[in-house]
Amino acid sequence: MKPTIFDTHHYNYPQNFIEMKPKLARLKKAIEKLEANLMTADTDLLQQRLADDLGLEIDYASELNANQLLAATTIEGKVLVIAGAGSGKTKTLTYRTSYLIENGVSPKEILLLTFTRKAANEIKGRAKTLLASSLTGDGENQKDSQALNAITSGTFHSFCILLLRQYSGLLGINPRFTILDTGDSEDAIDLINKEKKYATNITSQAFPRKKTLQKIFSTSRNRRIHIRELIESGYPDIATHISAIEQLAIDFHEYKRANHLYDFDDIIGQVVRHLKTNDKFRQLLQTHYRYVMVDEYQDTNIPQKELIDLICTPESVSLMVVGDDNQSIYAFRGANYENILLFGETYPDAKLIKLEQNYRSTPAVLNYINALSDEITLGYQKQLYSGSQVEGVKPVFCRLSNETKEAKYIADKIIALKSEYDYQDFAVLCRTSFQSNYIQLEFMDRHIPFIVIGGIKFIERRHIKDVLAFVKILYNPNDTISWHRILTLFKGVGSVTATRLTQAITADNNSFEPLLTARFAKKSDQLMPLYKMLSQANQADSVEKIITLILEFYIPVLKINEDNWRERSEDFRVLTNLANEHDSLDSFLENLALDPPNDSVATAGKFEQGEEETDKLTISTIHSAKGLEWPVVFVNALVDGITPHYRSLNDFAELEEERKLFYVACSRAKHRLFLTAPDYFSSYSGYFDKASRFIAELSIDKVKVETMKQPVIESDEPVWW
DNA sequence: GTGACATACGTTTTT
DNA sequence: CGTATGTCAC
Repeated sequence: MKPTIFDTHHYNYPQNFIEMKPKLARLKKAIEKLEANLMTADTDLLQQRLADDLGLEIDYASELNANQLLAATTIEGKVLVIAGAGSGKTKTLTYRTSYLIENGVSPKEILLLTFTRKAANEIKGRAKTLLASSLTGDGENQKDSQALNAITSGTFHSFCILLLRQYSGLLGINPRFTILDTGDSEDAIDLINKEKKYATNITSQAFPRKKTLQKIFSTSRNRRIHIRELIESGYPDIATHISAIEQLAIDFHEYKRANHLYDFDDIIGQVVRHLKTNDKFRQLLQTHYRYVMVDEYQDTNIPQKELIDLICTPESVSLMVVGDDNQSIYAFRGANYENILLFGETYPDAKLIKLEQNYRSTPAVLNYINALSDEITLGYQKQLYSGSQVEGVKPVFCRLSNETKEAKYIADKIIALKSEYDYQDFAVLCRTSFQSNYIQLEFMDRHIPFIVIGGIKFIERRHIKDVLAFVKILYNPNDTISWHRILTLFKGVGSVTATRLTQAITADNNSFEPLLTARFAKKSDQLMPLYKMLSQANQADSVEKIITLILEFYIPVLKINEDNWRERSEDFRVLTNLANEHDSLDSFLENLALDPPNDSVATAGKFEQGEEETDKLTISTIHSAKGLEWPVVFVNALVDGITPHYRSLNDFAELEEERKLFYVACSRAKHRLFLTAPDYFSSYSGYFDKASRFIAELSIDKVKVETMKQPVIESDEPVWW
């Protein structure tokens, strides 16, 4: 073993791995069990398999490598595919989909679950093109290509919404429900809390904020931990409020049920509940969906795994889950990385297939990310390899005296490499979004055009939420959260009046008449116009018309409440455009909740008057960069305390996730990988001045260390310092 | 219902 | 340390 780049003994590693030993042992056992069922690409068997299939028009054997082919053509049983970074995962799922169709599987029997709509559409779209282009003489595949529209593909959430609407009769629920996003849930919690006044009796400890409460409720459900336990272990300073919080959770749940409101957790949670309790429903789905595929399995949470298991239990259902245990980076959102590791325990007969050939990175980069992979404590064995003979350039690490210097260094490298690459070939990946502040400043100075991914979401802006609240009550007049939001916009109406008025509306069978009664109308002269607008909108025949009516009413209100109303109004264009694309309120609302426009992009690059720059560099958080790739990647802020984040330093599992996060960042690079760290980072959270342990841990030959004294990329000898 | 004051919370975010 | 949000007095 060669020496590491820096001493590692001054890093404190979390001690709690000792408590985790039994758990780790169980996971290890499950992994080993499944490893024993590893399928290897026995060429004869594959040839046989392809020869047996009659009338295949796509030449699978020449389009896919041996293991991809194995995965695409293994269509029965339960299979886990470990797909390393850049190993052609999407391609494999695409070919498998068309292979199923070509083998006579009815598209209706296929269920494809992903985490983003983009991924679902990509796989389905590519499979369609594939089938259409393989058309030979008889036109058989043209038909298949069209038939692909009948496969059920989408995100877990969109699939569950579909089920809740489609089977509302069987399940005894109202199909006209609205979806609460995280902010809406917080508002609902707040409203209930104020109404019921749980907090009044104890004053020694402050009652938690709505944001914290929402987080606790969501985590409790996704991780299946009781609220009491969760608070005792993670939120000790609100312990005196445990019973009040438990009651609040119950009331919140009841409130949603009574008003046909579903938050993101309910959407999946309710389907799981129905699957468990309603035999007919479960059997219906089990016979309907015979071929199930799940993408990004490492990111599933407990309810999502249950959903899959409830549908896939019988022998007759084929299940293929695809993922990479090295890339599970969403545990903070409830993802359970154990799901992928325990697959062999859940399905004792499961088979394992590994995709390890990498089509993205040069051998030099692969060598580095394989070394990172080896540092990950637990997981399936894997070693990525490249088909390329060209070694490429070793990743470079450079430490700069401060964050400004770090930004300058990155800008210098970009300018130096600009002759070989376009701006769009570069990405700067950051652990947290504000780690890009200095970078952005520097790029603006140097006139480097860039686009920032992440930040405040379009959908979360106050004025957008306001307008959507109008739409929501038109669709679901029971949406008391939206009523409350709208009514409190007006001067003279506070939460008390809003609550009473909302109650009056509900009591009056959701008619708008109470707005006109003297009792409320005297509070604000806006209520009458509101009544008129809503009545008109109820008659409107298009989503676009409804939005127009709402805006005519709302913009004057916005003028009163906000100084920058003109600026904010710009955002409404996005909303009207979107309205154009939908012919019903529910598809409009559902789309906004599940696939919000990603318009939060702060851009710089309009240096030429009037002309929009199209060649832009990307600045992104590492999380948002997952699944993407660039020829040249910079990962900055590699200081212990930022990457890994200081809040993860004391917990084994969290630190492992940070490690995987760094792995995700580095594995985005195709040709060049630059790793940078300032000498120190200081904020309210602390003072950090050690290089990231993820850099330090590796043996010295893995990375080229550059110093400002020897800023030559070409030097072969690593520099000690 | 509103405003002034006090203090909890702060990464990452496919839905 | 800054700021969003909870609390309490008018």
